[in-house]
Amino acid sequence: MTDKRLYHSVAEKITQLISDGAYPPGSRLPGERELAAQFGVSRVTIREAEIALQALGHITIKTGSGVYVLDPAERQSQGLPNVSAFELTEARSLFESEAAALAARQISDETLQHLDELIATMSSDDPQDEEASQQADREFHLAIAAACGNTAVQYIIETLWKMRTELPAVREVHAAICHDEDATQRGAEHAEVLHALRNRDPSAARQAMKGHFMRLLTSMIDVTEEKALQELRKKTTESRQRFLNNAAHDGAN
Amino acid sequence: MTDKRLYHSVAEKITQLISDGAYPPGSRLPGERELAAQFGVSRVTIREAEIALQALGHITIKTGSGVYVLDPAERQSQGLPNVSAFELTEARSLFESEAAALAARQISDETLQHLDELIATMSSDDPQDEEASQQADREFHLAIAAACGNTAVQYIIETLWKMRTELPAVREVHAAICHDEDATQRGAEHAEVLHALRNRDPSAARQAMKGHFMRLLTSMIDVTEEKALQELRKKTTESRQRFLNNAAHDGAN
DNA sequence: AGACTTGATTGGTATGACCAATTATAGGGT
DNA sequence: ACCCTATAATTGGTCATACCAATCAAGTCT
Repeated sequence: MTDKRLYHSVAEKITQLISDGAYPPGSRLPGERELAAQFGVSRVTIREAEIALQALGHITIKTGSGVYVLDPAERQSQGLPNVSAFELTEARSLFESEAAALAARQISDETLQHLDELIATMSSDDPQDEEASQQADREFHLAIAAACGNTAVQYIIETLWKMRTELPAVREVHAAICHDEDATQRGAEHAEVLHALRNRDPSAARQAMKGHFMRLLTSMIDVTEEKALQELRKKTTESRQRFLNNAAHDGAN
Repeated sequence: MTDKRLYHSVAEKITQLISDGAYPPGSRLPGERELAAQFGVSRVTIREAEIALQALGHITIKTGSGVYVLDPAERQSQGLPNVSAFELTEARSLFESEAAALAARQISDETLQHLDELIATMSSDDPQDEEASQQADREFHLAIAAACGNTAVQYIIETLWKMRTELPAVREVHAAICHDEDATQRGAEHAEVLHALRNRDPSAARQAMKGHFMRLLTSMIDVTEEKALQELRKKTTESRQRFLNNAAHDGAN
């Protein structure tokens, strides 16, 4: 919002419209003149925004025809890898559990307080604020990462969350299990993590966090099966098997 | 060369000039009007070219001042956080140890074979091929990550290694400890990891990997002290203290 | 010398115009 | 009716010009 360059904010609005589904992949967005009128800027500015977006690989401009939205699957290769929801959750289980253990040793009382508030926000099953709940969830995990006092750890966990919110395939799965899951239960799991952190108990924090992701993984499997997403299924069946194997053998950790 | 869009070819010419050294990193390139005259195009076209280059992270545009060439080193690490060598190694210790544990359960014989060869390459104290040794080291860690069969895990560990090779501060520290460290010892540590993997022993693999990074951290501290890098020291002392604390309390894990 | 004013320079944006590639449309021939 | 073609409308591509705002270098005043 606070960008100096006009074309930059215009570019943001356009990407917003795209991610909002107003202009699905492959579709053509309005002509430059039309957009200029719509945004109340000059055509030059629209042009600059589109050029920037093209350089970033979000759209493609065809002379005389129009500008088209590129498939997110292709533009995602620009940064994040193509991971499945299972893989991501498994990775988060591994890494965030360790982060929780590390955080347990040096977390401040203020942060604990903050985490408490976040759980409250999440648990208030205000069905309207699905958005806010998700945001609180995110903040919860990131706050723990930050509590590690290690920038690298923090960055990695931020990256993992970025995958969760930006990869279409992952988002889809999460959306499916979201309305299926019990907010109370989720709150309880987060509370368990918080409790361990409060006691400065690294091992308990690790276990609690692992349990959290374990349940996520489980409900993920359920939903996947219910929906009979055959495409995913073939690939994920092995992941699932492997995860269950690992989890079973990993009681000690 | 024969790009349809004019601004595109202009952008190429500019990057050409930059890589030719006509405009070294940090320098300011000519004003838009001047460039427009020089290339025989309109100012708008110059502007579009510069915006594209900015989106690609090659230059930065400062309103009212001019457009400046970015340092290639900075634009590489662009996106990567500014982490210290300590933080990075601590993060790698956390995450790669878990990855090793995961990999231990499903690593293939071929991969084990490959790891064996890599250790040989590393251990052959051919002082000339410092480069090759480092490359083998990298491949060793990445191969283990790949053996997890989890793209997300693999990506994260690749990212961590990217920090190690691209962040100047980190590279500096590693360069300092490299000539100081015993190749034999390093080979032994890697061999220990490999041994655990071969036995499909997750717990042992985790411990071995952790030990590897522990020693790295230790020698890092030594070198840091020897060189009396005061700047770093102030910041890293706490990291070090904390690490030693954690390591001491974390015998079980 | 130091703070302030001033003016030239530079990027930022807007208009309006014209060109070229593309696409839609209307006509004409079979 | 059908297909092909000539034509008109649409869309991106580029240009010239003008004016604003931020920046920076002199120059001026105290």
